Amino acid sequence: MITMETSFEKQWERITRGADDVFPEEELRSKLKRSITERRPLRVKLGVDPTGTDLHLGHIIPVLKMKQFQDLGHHCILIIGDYTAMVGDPSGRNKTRPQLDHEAVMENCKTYQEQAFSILDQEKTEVVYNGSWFAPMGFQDVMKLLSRMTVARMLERDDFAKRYHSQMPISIHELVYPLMQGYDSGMIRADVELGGTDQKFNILVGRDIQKDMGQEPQAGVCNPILLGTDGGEKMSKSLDNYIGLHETPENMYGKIMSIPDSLMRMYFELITDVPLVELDAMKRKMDEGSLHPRDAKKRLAQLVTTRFHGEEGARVGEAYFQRVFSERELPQNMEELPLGLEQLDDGRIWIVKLLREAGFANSSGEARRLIRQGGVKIDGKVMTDPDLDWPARDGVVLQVGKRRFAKIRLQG
RNA sequence: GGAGGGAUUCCCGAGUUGGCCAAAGGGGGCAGACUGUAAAUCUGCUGGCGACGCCUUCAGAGGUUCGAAUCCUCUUCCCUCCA
Repeated sequence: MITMETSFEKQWERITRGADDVFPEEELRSKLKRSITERRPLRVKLGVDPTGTDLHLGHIIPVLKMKQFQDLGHHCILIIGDYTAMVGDPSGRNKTRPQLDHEAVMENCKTYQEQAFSILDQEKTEVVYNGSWFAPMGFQDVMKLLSRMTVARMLERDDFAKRYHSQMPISIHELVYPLMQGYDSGMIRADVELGGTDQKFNILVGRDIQKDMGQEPQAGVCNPILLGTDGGEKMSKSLDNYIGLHETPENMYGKIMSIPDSLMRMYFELITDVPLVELDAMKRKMDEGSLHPRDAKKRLAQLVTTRFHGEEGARVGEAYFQRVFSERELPQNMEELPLGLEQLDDGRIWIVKLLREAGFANSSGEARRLIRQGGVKIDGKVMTDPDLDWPARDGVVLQVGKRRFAKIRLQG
């Protein structure tokens, strides 16, 4: 039983919220109007390539957009790109993606679906693997697909153009990717495809292919690429500027508090449901000084953490933040560092070794540096001697920098 | 297939009359000060090692030399122009 929101304006507002690019806008408008009058849900496509297991906020943005469509009563089709993942999407890449074998890809699928269905309503979502049409294709079929695209057009793409001019390699197989993604659209007769702005080219290729297949071409709704905690680069694991979906509430809340102010608006728009008028009001208040940006960010952290960890998680995250960073006190719970007798020498342990055991330094040089610069505290006291053999005591707290803690636990 | 250019420490990028090079400078990162775990700014550090010394790095393999990122040979990869 599908109930549909029947007001065009309301739907349009929801659909375009946070979107950077809606194209062709007129086509989407008329598709939507027709869908309302004919009471026929739009077929909304989102393709995900299961290339890894560590999903972060950036991965989930288009899924949130899909959820909005779903709530409005449209038909959502999640394409698991088990075949496209093997090729590797070159979008926005400055180097070739590693090619994965099918087995590895299938492993990752589980995680993706799990995460996607923490947002989407599983009952109302159609899941398709694109291997179901790519696997049986023969060489002739592949060639026919390839003949739809020209090299010149592919090289117009920004990311390829950049690579081409900066002497970076482009493999032929990467040129095939957009065609595969476009073919997916044809196979499921998509009305709308979702994705980040880096997907625009691929989505446009999908339109061409659909036309070739005698279909009405899809429209695209692109969200901006979520920037990472450094505020400059897109969120990604390799840049270590990401907020993972599996992170503890404390980390998630804290990491959001650490994003630059300039990113708040983007996060609010893309991840929360706070109405745009309210966001504008917040902006005004911050400009005139009646709202501290920190408090606005707290609200953001609270909302995002709630979305992934529930209200209890948000409370835990906030309490931790308050205690550790606002009041500069030790956290109530922290990692424990067990020390066995074999690690001690006459009850003592070299402080450099201690830091490495705790995972706070990757080399003894790094450990020495931390000590020399006053970044290491034991039991609240700054340690300055890198040659210290510390007489180990149970229950004492080792702290590095402002946010890394471990409680010493003597074994035996 | 022909001609030429290139590969340097996490990244970009100096360094090619051989020693003074663990390798300039910038970025990033980390730590300290300031603060709102924001931004901006200032300071220091940033190959490994129980460490004023030793060890392994400058695409890979050999060679010349007292000594090579720097010279020679071969290999791999990338780029440009020509076909």
